[in-house]
Amino acid sequence: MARSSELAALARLLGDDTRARFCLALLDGRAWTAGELATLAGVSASTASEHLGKLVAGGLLVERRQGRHRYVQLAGPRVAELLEGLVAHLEPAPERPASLRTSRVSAALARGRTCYDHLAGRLGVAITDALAARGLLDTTAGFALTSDGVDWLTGPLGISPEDLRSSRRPLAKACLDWTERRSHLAGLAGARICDRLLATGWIKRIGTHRAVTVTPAGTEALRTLLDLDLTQLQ
Amino acid sequence: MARSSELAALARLLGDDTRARFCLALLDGRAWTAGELATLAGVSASTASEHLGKLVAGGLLVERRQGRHRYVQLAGPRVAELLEGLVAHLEPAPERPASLRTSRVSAALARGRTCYDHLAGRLGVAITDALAARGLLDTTAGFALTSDGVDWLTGPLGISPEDLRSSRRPLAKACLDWTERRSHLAGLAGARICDRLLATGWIKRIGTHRAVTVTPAGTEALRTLLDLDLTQLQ
DNA sequence: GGGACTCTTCGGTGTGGGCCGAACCGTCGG
DNA sequence: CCGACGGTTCGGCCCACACCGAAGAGTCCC
Repeated sequence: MARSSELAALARLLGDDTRARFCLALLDGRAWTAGELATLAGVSASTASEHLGKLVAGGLLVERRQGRHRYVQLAGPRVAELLEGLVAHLEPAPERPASLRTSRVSAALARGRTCYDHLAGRLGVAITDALAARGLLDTTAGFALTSDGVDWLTGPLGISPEDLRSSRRPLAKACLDWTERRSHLAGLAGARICDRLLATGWIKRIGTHRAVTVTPAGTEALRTLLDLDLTQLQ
Repeated sequence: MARSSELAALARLLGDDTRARFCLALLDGRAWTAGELATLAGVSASTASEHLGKLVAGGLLVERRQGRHRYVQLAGPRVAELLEGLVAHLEPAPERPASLRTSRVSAALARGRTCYDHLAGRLGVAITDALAARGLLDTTAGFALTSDGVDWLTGPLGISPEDLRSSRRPLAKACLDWTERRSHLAGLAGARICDRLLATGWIKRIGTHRAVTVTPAGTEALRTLLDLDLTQLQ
């Protein structure tokens, strides 16, 4: 009984159009200022401030005051997973082909994007498939990195082994993609791969949002490292 | 933008105390009548009827009219996972010991319960641990049944192999437990194990809710099959 | 110090929606 | 055919809350 009211309170945080817009924007994993979010959602600064207060109090967001700015960010990977889990319920028509399902404005997002801290979209799925095809990732029942997979991350990809150790966070996790309706690699390994690809300049962000694109150097590198042909992705 | 309003609409379905109560009750996976839910939540029949209309229209519940009764049920395992995912966010205090965290009224639930269609609570975690200890389940990175695990399910446990084939549903999945704060086995395999243990009479439901208890025969069988000592569970 | 800027606080307004009771409709059983 | 019962529909009430503008607090820069 007590639990149901807590559940309702949590859901109510996301049950408002403006707050939902904030949270979806914040799914890019970066920090936004209160003013940016107000403009994005089309509400006044005072309204945005009240909403952010509720989201922070509810534990979905964390804030950092810096000068006259209030930066907010998702409180952690679990919040991001929660949001993507909810978003995954919003595409109840798996019948139509992907080319029709994705509108032109979101075409770049469908090609490749960050999902909180890992890669999603066709790029995320393609990398996941390539890892599975080379025996680096076991997707038969749940997602699990093979020992070859761990070696590949720390060897050719150049992730340091200590970056793959975490107290609590699972190494590999499946995250359901709402444009592809397929699982892609999340968890600590997914986040580190995304970090690494951004750091090497193999992928880069488009504009200020979640969309990412693969650079020519990245296309070549992924072909060498993963036998991955990304030419049809664009 | 369009997506955010859909997200808000979905969250709003769960953002009401009464509807949240309904959904948590329905997490036992069984069908309830409208009147039962109204009594449970302490609202009038007319109010309950309106809430159920919204939950069904929103795709969270499915209904079956039978005589003068309206039976409702969660629309599927994905809805159940969504709910448990939200509930998992409600225990943000992992510091206190479990014995203090669980109130007396929910002690039976903490011992063992069904989580939609699989087992949770200390029982669910104990079985998951036992499977892992015997090499039947790989929990190192994500959850994955080993081939020994599949053999054990279809052999000693007596699940027919075709019951373990599904078009879409993953065989093994990790489900986070809100009393134990540990993962336990969900997915198709988790559901079949629960079915089987109920069918053999090794576990049985307590009253009309989600709590289950292990019978003496079940205690003995699980000791034999899994080296699992359940005497301290009660 | 003064002006520009970001954000917060506080009244006040309007509306969405949760709730109930009363009336009504179907179903079941005698 | 009638009463009991489960569920639905409708009208009305009322509260929660999203929203804004105005005023104010804090920060930055000239």
